[in-house]
Amino acid sequence: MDYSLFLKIPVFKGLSEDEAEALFSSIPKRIRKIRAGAVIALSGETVRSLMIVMSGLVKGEMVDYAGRTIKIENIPAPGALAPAFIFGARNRFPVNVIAVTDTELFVIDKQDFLKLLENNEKILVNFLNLISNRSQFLSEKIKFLSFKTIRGKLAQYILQQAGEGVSSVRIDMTRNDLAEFFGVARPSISRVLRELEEEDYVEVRGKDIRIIDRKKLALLTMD
Amino acid sequence: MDYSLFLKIPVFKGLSEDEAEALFSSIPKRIRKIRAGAVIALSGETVRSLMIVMSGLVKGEMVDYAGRTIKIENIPAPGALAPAFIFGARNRFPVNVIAVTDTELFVIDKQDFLKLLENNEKILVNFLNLISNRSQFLSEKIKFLSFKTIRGKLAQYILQQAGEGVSSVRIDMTRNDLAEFFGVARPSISRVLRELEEEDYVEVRGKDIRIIDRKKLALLTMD
DNA sequence: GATATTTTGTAACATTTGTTACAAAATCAA
DNA sequence: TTGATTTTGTAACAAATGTTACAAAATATC
Repeated sequence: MDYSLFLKIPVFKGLSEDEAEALFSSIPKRIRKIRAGAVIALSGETVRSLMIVMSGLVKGEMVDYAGRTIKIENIPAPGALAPAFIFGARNRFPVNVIAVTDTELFVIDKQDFLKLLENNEKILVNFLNLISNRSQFLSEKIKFLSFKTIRGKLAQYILQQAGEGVSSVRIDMTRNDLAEFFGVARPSISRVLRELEEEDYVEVRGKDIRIIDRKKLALLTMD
Repeated sequence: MDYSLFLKIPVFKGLSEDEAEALFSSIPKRIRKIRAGAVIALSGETVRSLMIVMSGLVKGEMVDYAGRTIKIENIPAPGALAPAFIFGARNRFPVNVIAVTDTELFVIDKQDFLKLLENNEKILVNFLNLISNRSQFLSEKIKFLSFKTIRGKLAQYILQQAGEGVSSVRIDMTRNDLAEFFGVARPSISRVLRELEEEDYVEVRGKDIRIIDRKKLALLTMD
């Protein structure tokens, strides 16, 4: 078997071919091939294995009580599916997982994966990093969602996109995408952006936003 | 040394005294005693060790641009400090950590702790569960923050707490806690709960909420 | 370039939520 | 119990955001 592809996967990064050979040969694992559009896992289903997208694209989406779906996130190759839900008390898929394109999944059952973690420090550290990064990302996102006003969200978003010394940002999303990302109505984004411009926080030129008064803008993130 | 206290700590739960003795004797560790009010770690500081509150109470708080502090969470004994920030790419304290009361911290450096994880499956699984639970909690929180209306959040929360066949829920939080959890104002919670009662979704008796019309309530989570 | 499609801005109005303040109720402590 | 403290409900009002509808602008398609 050719392990070169596995070594590109974040969890197995840094392993030598020989190490991989030695480790994997004794561990049950399999490849699942999924057709575009097919359901990989349903929300609420227990997570019993580590699943990694080897090729293709997968999306997670929530379904509300009315049957409407809300896209939550995309997982392109080579990414792990819900790694933070393999362990823990409520280890169930938080969303429906669906293949967007034809997809190959690499699957190791939880117990077998645990063996890998115990037998190889690199894999252990990789995995700890992976799920820790996830936590850190979620913490960040919560910080973002916690801003109560649209001004606050926009200010935070613009400042974050711009970084330290940069005074101009290009927003690649449409206003509608931005509105969805913030969970607000589209006209509200337009209105608040106009207000921010009228009050000399920024200059808005379509998708380009130039920061006029950085300190003033930063004050908005206090709300 | 007496290890009985350690065995109460979530990360070390399930170990026998003998195991603990054998494991810990070879691993550098220390106890830090902190006075009430003293700073344990500053936001942005790199997390270099696993720290566990053995006794006392610790709080995390954010400081905004105006210098105002916002309490984020309390960590009573026996709890770990920012376990999800030991590993990962941005392994820095997300908040200031301050001792509320006189506190004893049990400290193991990251590298030494890694050794423990490798040498003992129970500790490994405990830790994986710990940080996975953290992720799961955050995911849950994000789900709530994503509901736009307070009605939606409350409906989701009540239905979730109740589970399948249960029609009555006891909310152990105060209204204020609930409001903070949802990121809304406290009187708004009261108002919306009253409206839900007036419109015969639920019956509210202080901290007890009885679901009157489950289907109707579920429809609210669609907003 | 002409035409269709998508994106965007905007206004008027409705709705939701926040803010502030205060009193009643519940809980806690002595 | 009694008094202090915390929690809760509520009202009046302010502020923010959503909704709807429509036209202008930008972009894509042919």
